[in-house]
Amino acid sequence: MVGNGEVIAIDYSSPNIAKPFSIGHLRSTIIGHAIGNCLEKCGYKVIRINHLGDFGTQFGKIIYSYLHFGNKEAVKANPIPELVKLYVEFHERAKDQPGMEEEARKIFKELEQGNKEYHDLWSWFREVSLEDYLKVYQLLRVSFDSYDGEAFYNDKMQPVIDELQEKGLLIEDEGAMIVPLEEGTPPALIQKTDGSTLYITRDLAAFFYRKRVYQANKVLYVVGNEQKLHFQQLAQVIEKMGYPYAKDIIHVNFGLVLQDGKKMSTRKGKIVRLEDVLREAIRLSREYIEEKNPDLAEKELIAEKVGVSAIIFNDLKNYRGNDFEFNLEDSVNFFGQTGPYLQYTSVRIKSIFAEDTFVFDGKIDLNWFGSDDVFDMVKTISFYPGIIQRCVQEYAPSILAKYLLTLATQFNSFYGKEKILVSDRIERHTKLHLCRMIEFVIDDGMRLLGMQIIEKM
RNA sequence: GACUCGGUAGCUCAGCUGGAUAGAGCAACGGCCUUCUAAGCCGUCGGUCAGGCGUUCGAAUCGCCUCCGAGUCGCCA
Repeated sequence: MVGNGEVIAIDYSSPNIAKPFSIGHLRSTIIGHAIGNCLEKCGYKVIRINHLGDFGTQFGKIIYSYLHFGNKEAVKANPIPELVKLYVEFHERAKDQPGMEEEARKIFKELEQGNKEYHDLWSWFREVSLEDYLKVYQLLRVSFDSYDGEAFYNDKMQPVIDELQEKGLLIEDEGAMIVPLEEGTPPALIQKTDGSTLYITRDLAAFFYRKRVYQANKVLYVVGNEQKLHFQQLAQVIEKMGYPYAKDIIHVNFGLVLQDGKKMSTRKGKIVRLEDVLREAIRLSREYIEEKNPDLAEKELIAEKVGVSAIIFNDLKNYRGNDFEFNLEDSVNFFGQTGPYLQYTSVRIKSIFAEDTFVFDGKIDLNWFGSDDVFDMVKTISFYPGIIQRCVQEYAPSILAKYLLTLATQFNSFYGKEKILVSDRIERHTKLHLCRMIEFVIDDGMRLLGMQIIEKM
């Protein structure tokens, strides 16, 4: 095992409380989850951290808005949409009432200092939002070891600031406290003019916490491309503090999900909700089942597994660092290079074993493996461990995704040409042995990607 | 303006530590189900690898320049 028990903390998913779970967070979630699975397979100990965006001035705004025009029942019934509504309402009204912004900042400051009323509200908003996210995580079959978000580090930043001060790294500039960095890198802003902290301050505290408490050898951040500079700064500040950790901070960056070449997200009035996308995928796979296999047992459950896995695979087959085009009609299409294609391949193999409960007894014809296409398949199978290692080295699940497509294609081609369950016992067992190996690799690979394995479809 | 990342078939993407005729899926067209699931298989069509210059025996891949797109560049995260 390459991992040798080394501890790797992965910071991924990390949705912003009181905001809808976006398609961008989906990318972080499934990329982080898949990388975590691959690392575990390689013998690493993985700590999965959902670094919730549960802090910041927006809470001042939401609390203000809730106290003035909010409604408890409405939030209870429909947490996230209602909280979003309050946030939007705040901004609409604040346009004409300049005092509101100031008021919201004040509320946030008091929240930070422990105001009971505000804290209770914040805690409630956090809880109901998290409940909503858990529904998505349940669909995706994703879970975390920790949900400590930004707020968790609220009381852990001062020691870091003190340390920066002691080491003489912190200087005042235009009223703010900054750490100057290497030539070409803008300085890191540690404290605002008003003394409040910033994103990087929290991330510094979080990094040291993860080093200390989790004994993490590396910390992976599955965060979008747009934060590249942030992580460069984070690594540089830590290096300037004298720690040899810069190389342990790994920004597993990813690109945007586009629609017609434009960013697919909360554009004017049109919020692309992840749950809607998943529901749509499930609905379409249900339609397929009705068309292709109407007598299938547990249709609803299969539809869910196929639909959700289709969305996951559609994302993971693309190299994470690049933007990719999300086309609902193409994910509607369950042909070709898709999750359902892999699941279908697995199901086909399983249906063979439904006819013959094969047990490997060593009596196979090894010469048969020498023939052209079979040899290619055996070669592909033998690449599997190396593929996983590359996945882990490059933090790129797409390598595994593409590989599985290759193997599945080879199998389907073979399956179309050759009958497996022939009467000759040696030949049959030789073929079944090959099928077993392929089934194992495809199922294991799908599992690592976070997809569902099904028996029938 | 500076820096970063992209530009490969009509569309979506691989390939990029240099190596032989640049691959796959979708779309289009044509075949294959009395036999293990046709969500499959087989075939046809489709590319001056954005453009130029350079390095090299050899460049989609490395370097430089230009064009186009995206992102980032002190008090958001």
